[in-house]
Amino acid sequence: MARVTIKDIAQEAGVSQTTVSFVLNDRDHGIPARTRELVMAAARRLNYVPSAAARALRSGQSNLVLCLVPPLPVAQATEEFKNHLSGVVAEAGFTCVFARLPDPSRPSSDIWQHVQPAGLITLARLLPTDVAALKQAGIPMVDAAQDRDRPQDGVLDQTGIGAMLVDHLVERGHRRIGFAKLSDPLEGPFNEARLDGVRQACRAHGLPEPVVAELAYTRAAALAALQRWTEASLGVTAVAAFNDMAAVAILASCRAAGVRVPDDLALIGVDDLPLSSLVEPELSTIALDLRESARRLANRLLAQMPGTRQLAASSDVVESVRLIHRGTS
Amino acid sequence: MARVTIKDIAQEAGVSQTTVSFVLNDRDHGIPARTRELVMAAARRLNYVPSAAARALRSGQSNLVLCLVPPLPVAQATEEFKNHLSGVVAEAGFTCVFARLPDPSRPSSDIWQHVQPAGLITLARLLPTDVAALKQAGIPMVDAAQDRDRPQDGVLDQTGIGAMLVDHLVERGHRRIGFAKLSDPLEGPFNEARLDGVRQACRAHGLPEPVVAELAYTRAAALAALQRWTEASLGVTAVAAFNDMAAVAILASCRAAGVRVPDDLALIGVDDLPLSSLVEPELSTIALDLRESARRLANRLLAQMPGTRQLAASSDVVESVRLIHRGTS
DNA sequence: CTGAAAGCGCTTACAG
DNA sequence: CTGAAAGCGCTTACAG
Repeated sequence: MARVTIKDIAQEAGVSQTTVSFVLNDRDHGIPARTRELVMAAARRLNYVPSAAARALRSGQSNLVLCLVPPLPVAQATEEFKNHLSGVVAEAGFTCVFARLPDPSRPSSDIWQHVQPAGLITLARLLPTDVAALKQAGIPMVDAAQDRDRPQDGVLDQTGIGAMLVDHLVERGHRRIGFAKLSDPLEGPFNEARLDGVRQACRAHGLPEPVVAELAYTRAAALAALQRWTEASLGVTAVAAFNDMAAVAILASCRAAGVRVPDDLALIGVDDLPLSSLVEPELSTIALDLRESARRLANRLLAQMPGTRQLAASSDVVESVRLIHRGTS
Repeated sequence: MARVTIKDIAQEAGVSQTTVSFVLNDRDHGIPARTRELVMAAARRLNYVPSAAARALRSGQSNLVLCLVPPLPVAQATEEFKNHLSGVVAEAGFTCVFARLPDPSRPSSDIWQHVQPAGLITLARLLPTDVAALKQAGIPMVDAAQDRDRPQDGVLDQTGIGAMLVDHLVERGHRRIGFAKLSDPLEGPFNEARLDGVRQACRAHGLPEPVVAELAYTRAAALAALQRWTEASLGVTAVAAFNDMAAVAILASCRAAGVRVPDDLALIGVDDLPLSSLVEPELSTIALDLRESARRLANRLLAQMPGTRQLAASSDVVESVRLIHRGTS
């Protein structure tokens, strides 16, 4: 079962390959409607599937945008971001594919060499050698993990999220803030960025340094963190958690330790997981809308790709970061 | 900055293209070490990046395995499965890339035509036209969503999971079982398969039909479901939940309604989320290990791809489905 | 308006 | 052991 090529279509339709190519690619070289239809019909009849490889080889560019994904903890926000990314990339006329990076400390060149994308989006910081190789290969790249350094360009202003948590708690009357940082090294960059924001906001409000405790999603870890915050000498009355899951872990340990929420300790997370309105009391949190972030990131990539144009912002402008005040604060 | 090709390397190393190709592909061992080194050195010096497009065009097959992902709810299990899949596909010498299917009711041909993979794994059922087109294009495919019909081949025996939930509850002395089904249509196939298993097990144990209630991850939905089970006339004493999140929602509504767990109502979920040991009481659940499932699925694909060999089972054989008895049952 | 032909970068049967 | 050459399927400048 040999492959159907434009040659076959040309024969079937009684025209030249050139004409077939023009028709299939909608290149209007003044081809009469009759010929067009002939060609289209033949292509359909033969079940023609174009060869992406041949097209890529000839034209020097593929239709693919590759997104490199490091082994991040599973999170709603990440998945939604990837969905949005997929959508905006498609809007720009490309096909978005994702590849897992099993180990960010090892070269990723194997992957993108096999994919040969027209552009690359990475959610993990790449090795300098990879960045150089990418440049050499002429593949434009944007790094979504860079937002700590360049919050304005980044996917999301993580620092701003940290500050927003503190602003809310201060507004609720708290003056001594704790921060629940995840010990999972995978969360590394986001952790630090949000903590930075927390620190900055504390300073801006004239509060003492936040009391940072490390957390894992286990009872013991949550209890240890709670003990640190509730040491009388520190006087922490409110905790900003890295995310909702961390906040839920703390909430559970509060129940176990007889600490009342929000009276003894206020609590706020980030993500607005479905879970957050299931717990008792319902969790205050920050909801993230990553559609615009995805668009911004895609636009940064498109800007480096010749022959493409920027994506317009969506008409329904949504706040990408929204505070949701519920029962724990 | 023109692309570096094997021609350049040939020139640089003072040999022919043929020799360069042989060396780079580790073909033909007749080439003396000295020549090999010369070529390798030249390739490195020039920063050679092979053209996947050219290679694919010439050899007629790419190095890519494409995995099509429908818009499933975000779940730990799915993500882990994808990680494992990526790993086993790499083991087989291919690069695994994922693409999101925004809408499973629309053709997916655009995507795989652009990627032109050597094989395709789909987590969503494809349209018949797509299946036909794939066949026509000679791209082997396996459908991970088929496991309801062919549990033995599938990713995971979902029916078996349902039965396992009931077996456990019966062992704990329960005779009237409820099932919490997710209303999210995206969970559709899994829901039904697990429910089938629950039904079969109830029958096998000589119990009445399970009392099925639909659930969303909201308070109201969980409460409504709970009310259904606790109607005195039904006498449900234990609920098997589709997954841990559903179980947590029910647990929360039990607390709100003053229903004691496990005394008034026993509860078990599926997934072993980190969350499951944070709630009070800790959730009984079923932990899934999808490594073997991923391997089996990959092997099904490899079996259809000429020139590949099957992946050996990992040495450390793990139970892929493991019951974890904790506080709620 | 349409076609013959070159060439993208690679692999490989064939010849030397 | 090594090289010249054909050809994978497509696009596109060029000629008619």
